Amino acid sequence: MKSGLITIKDIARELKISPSTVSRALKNHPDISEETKKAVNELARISNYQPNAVALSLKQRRSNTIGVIIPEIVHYFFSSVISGIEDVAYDAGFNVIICQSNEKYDREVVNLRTLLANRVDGILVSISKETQNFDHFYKVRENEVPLVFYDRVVPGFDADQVIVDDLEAAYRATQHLIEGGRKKIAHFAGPQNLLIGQLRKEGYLKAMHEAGIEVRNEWIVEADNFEKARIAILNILEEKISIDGLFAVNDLTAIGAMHTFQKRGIKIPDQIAIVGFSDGHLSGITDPALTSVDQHGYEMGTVATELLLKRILAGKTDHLYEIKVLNANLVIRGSSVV
Amino acid sequence: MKSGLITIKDIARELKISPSTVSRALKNHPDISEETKKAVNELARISNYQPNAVALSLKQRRSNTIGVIIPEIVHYFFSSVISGIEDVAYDAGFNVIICQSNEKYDREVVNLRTLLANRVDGILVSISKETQNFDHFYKVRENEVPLVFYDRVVPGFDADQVIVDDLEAAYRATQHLIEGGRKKIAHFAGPQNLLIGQLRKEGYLKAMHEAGIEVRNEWIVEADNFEKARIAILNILEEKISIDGLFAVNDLTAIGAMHTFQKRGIKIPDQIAIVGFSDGHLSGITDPALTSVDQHGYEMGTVATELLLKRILAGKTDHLYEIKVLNANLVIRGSSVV
DNA sequence: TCAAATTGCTAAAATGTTTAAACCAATTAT
DNA sequence: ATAATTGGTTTAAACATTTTAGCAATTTGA
Repeated sequence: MKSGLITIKDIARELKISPSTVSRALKNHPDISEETKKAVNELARISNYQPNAVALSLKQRRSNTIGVIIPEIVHYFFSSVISGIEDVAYDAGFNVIICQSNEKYDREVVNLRTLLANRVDGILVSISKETQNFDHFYKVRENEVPLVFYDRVVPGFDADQVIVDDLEAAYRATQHLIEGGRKKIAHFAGPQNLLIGQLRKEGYLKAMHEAGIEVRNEWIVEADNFEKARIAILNILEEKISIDGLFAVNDLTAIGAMHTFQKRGIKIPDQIAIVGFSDGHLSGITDPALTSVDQHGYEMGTVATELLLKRILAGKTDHLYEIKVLNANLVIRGSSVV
Repeated sequence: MKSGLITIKDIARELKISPSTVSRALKNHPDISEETKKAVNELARISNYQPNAVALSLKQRRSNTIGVIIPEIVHYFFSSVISGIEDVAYDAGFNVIICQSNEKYDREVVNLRTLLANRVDGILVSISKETQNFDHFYKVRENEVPLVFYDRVVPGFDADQVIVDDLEAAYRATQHLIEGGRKKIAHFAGPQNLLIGQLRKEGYLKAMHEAGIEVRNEWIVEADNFEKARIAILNILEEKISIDGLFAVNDLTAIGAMHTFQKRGIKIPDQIAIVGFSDGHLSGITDPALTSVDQHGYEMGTVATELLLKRILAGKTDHLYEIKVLNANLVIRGSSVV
């Protein structure tokens, strides 16, 4: 910023008029003569004038910037959320400042402080895996800065939220396996301290109960990545636990399972039908292609941002918060239907 | 920003002293009495004072913010670059504004304008696939805003750059295929207006020439995604073009080719050996696992940011630009060795 | 004892921009 | 003739902060 970028003052000096005249001329204010306007616009154009957004922010007490706190960018789901946020914010003339919490509570607190210091007009947050204390979010609310949670929300915190109906999606995924004639369906579950881990398991259980299938303990394993899935499957084969279907908490886990089965000569989907829960576009590149739940990350980003912008532009915050539930739809591919 | 965040003035009014005294007290300036300092710090603490970064930016003519233009966040490689950028910037007390060009020239131009308007202290850019005209970058230089290119650079533009040694990596990848006894090696190339597209092709050609293999025109196809690879392979099979190896410009392309071959009953790597160029961790989940070049995205982000920060903190820009070349190493997996 | 130095603060200017208000001719209305 | 209007500008204040200069009042030095 020590840079040579031209200012209104420079133009004023050059044209020997006052800065305010320049400002009005650029804004096409009716008080300014056509002649002056022409001269100002001409000079602004050739000298490549860019209004100083920083000064504007200060003046207007409005930065036209929204802050985003994201656990980890390097996940297809989160980066597609960012894409959605970016697109909507951009169209509305807003900038986006992105901060990664890296799943750390401390970093989340610092991120939030930074965003407040930069006087962002609103904040989008998905909380870190570590976060158990929510005082920092209450502080944001005290300062009346609009706040919208997406995907991972603070339970019981009054604020706008955009979430995926994990329970329903898991329910439908399991139901799909049952409808395909599968009865001995395993579930590879996520960590049970995260709401999504709980809900997906709950959806699985609900579908099984409704179908009158008794769920055996050994069908439920806590495994949420490629390697854990491999080990879990080896164990299942070793122990001769009989299953004909698998619903995994995410795609990578499902793919790990699929590979291990295939290595042992077990046919997918003939012998075992598999459904994942989408991390992104991995599902298209396996063979057979993986049936999975599409979480609509991009849409989550757009919806959350629209909600936030509505809040920002409405000015004062009332206390009627909206909770938007996106329904995550099952995309049926080769891994679950013969 | 219409928000109730407290300012220095508020504290001054409360304590019936002047704003400048508050400023000095907070900065622990020796002119201020211990008593006053204590009172100010106490009030600042309990009322949760956050210095207004916007006002600071204006005053200091320095925003402590760097701008990043990235083609598409939803790629493992680019999102890991961002992670690297974020971490280094964050440790140095800098904010990061991220803009996606979405591979569009127009958007890139607007992004750059936005960053300049926001008076970022420096800019990191990887150019879009579409970009052929570079005037917007020259404008940045005219304004003396530090600029560092990463991964996709503007050929012949004097600026700091961080790149992978694409030529060398492509050369080694091809060499690896040749060492495996392959002779009829195809190359699925990226767009030739991008330097990386050119260099990867050049590396391929170099290895082939060195091995004394005459490259046939039909072996080189411009295909850089899953779908294009599928079509290209179908065409190769249709035309009965005989190949026993393939070096693809990126992983998704390699995977598209692999699938199409496998669908036709062609064995990988027995009949055709395949090597990709890493987009990330896709390579582990195919069957067989894909041999690929690891591009070290995170490291590229950190190195580029360090370069930029050095430039920013050094103040005036000299014209000795640095080019950092990261060596990308080949990770050999099942798709290329029997 | 009187000048010089020190202490602890405040006023004012500056960063780039917007905007309400003021200003000053010249003209028109009453 | 006086008042009001109009056109085209400028002044000044404001946004939050830092910083230079300065100002009393007190203390020190010779």
